[in-house]
Amino acid sequence: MSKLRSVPTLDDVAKKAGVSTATVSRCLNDPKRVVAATRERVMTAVEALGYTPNFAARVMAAKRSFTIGAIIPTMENAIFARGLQAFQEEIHQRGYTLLVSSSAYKPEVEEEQIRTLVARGADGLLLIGHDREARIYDYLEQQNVPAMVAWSFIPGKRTPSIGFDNRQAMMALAGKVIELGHSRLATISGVSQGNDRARLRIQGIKDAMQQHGLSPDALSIIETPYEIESGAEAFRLLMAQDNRPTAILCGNDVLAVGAVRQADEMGYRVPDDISITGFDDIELARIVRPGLTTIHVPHRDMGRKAAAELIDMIENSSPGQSFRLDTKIVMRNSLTRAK
Amino acid sequence: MSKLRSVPTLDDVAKKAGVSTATVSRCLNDPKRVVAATRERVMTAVEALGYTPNFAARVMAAKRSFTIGAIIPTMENAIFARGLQAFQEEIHQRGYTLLVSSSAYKPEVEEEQIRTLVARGADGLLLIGHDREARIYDYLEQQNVPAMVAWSFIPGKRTPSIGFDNRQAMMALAGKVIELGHSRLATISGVSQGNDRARLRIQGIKDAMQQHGLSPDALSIIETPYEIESGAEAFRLLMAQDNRPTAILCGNDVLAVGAVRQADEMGYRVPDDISITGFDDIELARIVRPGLTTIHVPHRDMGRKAAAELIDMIENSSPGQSFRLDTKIVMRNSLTRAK
DNA sequence: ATCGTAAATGCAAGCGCTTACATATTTGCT
DNA sequence: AGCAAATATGTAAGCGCTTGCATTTACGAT
Repeated sequence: MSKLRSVPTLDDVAKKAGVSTATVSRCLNDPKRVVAATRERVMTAVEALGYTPNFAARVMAAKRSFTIGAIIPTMENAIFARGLQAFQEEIHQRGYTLLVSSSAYKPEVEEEQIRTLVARGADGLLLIGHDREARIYDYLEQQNVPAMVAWSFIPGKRTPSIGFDNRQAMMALAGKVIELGHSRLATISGVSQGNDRARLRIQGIKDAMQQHGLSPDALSIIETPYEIESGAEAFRLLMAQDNRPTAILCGNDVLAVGAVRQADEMGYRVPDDISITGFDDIELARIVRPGLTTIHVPHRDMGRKAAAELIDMIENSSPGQSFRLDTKIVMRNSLTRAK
Repeated sequence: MSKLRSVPTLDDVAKKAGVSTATVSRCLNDPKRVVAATRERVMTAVEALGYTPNFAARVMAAKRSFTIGAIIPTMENAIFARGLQAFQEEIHQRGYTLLVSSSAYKPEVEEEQIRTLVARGADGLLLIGHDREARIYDYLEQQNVPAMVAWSFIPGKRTPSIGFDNRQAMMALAGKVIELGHSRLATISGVSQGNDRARLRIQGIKDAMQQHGLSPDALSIIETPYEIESGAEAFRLLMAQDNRPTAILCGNDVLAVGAVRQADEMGYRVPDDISITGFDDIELARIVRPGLTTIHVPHRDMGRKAAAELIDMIENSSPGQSFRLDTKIVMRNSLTRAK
């Protein structure tokens, strides 16, 4: 069986080209260190044998993998897609490869993924949000692999972050909602346990209420997974309450879309009967009718910048720097003045 | 600096526990081969040192990585998300880890990703669709890593596949459209070059036309990337033609949503002025108004089955078996009888 | 007690690559 | 032409782990 023909190794190439393995290795990794004639001979052998370097061996010998890992909470919706895409483009340009896993918003899965990625030799990690066990940061430090947090900006943390101020962004939007005359507010939030972004967004709403003389305690809060269906369900719950809100600020666009759909189904007109807002400004927010008033996040910038900064940490053992990006409110048609 | 404290190795653990590295290794990989007392001692040392095995070393020594790679065309929309999720769940349960990369629908990127994943020691690969250079299949064979194709079902290919019959599914839908009285048909397709699924879907429409006595040549075809914006643009083009279609069959839901949105923008009512259909039945198809008439694909079944079959190939050197899953037309409100 | 067998552990040879360091070859000057 | 310096290549020592085989220990049966 041809199955028995084993995969060619550096040694095979070296023999075939009549040079040492060191030369072949140099040819592959730093071609200019080898004279043209030799190089050509080696490359021909590589071609002929269909040789591909064994990554594990390379990582082990070089203690460098040119791989960056990213653990995102979910791939099921587009929240992280755009930012990750930009991140990937940037690191690819700098010669790195991206490995992605998703944690399904489960801390224990995330931890496992982090360990997996590190064990696989990732040179650095992209993490979403700051909230996780200290143990994990200890581990990362011990293993000496730098990490960068995105989608959140909280300076002074152990790990640098590049993102936006979730609290302030939401506070601005809530402020606008209140200024439009809404006083019975509700929020459909993601699960805030272990999710600083969700928590800060809720806090932002409360702060805005406080600031405008409303009691923060009056805010109706429903926490639920970030899924369209959950958003719909939460909307149903909210409208079954005695004191129905006139505006619902959702923790993200996915939830908001669910709410909008459910409102439609239940015969409420958005925004005339009820205002609904989102967060993130993913494509979905433009597609749904009415278009979602939401908070635009500079996903691509964030991804790109996170990549640049992380690579700096990797290559220069830099401690890494945090950056705060600006968000802005984008008005579409799901929010209007209270009647 | 504590940075200098290097990462603990098997050796460190062995010394600390007063056993040989072999015993530690066995403790970690096959605990029952080691007597309880020893095991405990070893585990304590592992804890104390915060030891984590070095993956590269393990792969190299064991020639097995318990890793499966998947290369999907895009993560930007949900087309592959659900199936991949199911795939991931299944392999995780069987003790494997999933590594995902996306090729952005570019064959050369896909090839690179395949090589990367294989070099990284993937035990098997999940690929989308059959269309790719023979060279790649040669490589996979040479490297002795099994692959499974999903989202397409074409028996008798070099690589087994699990999916649905794209041609037949689209043919059924087109048949239904024609039966509703439409005769001026158009399609907004993905780029068919290097994409068997796209090509077969177009073919399915033509076959249905043929079968119903329409000339297949009369089908207006626009090929464009699978993006909402492209779908919108294609719609614009189609409606600028002399002989406007009364029904547009889109290559997938993303394209269809773009078309629906654009129709709305241009003042066409869907489906009264024009019928539009999708393919895939992703969440978006339910969200958009009017709801998209589309073809439901059993994403989760497909993912799960692909995983099971691929693992069988890996573990039993089985040649792998192909399976054909059924699709079904789901009627929503974007398709109606021609006037 | 003694011996045979089975269970537990240790020894040491790699896995395929990179990279100091040593050696050989070429180049540029005088 | 001759020599030092620069350049090109080779040698070989690991990187951290697994695993076949050898050795030791434990346990019953005689």
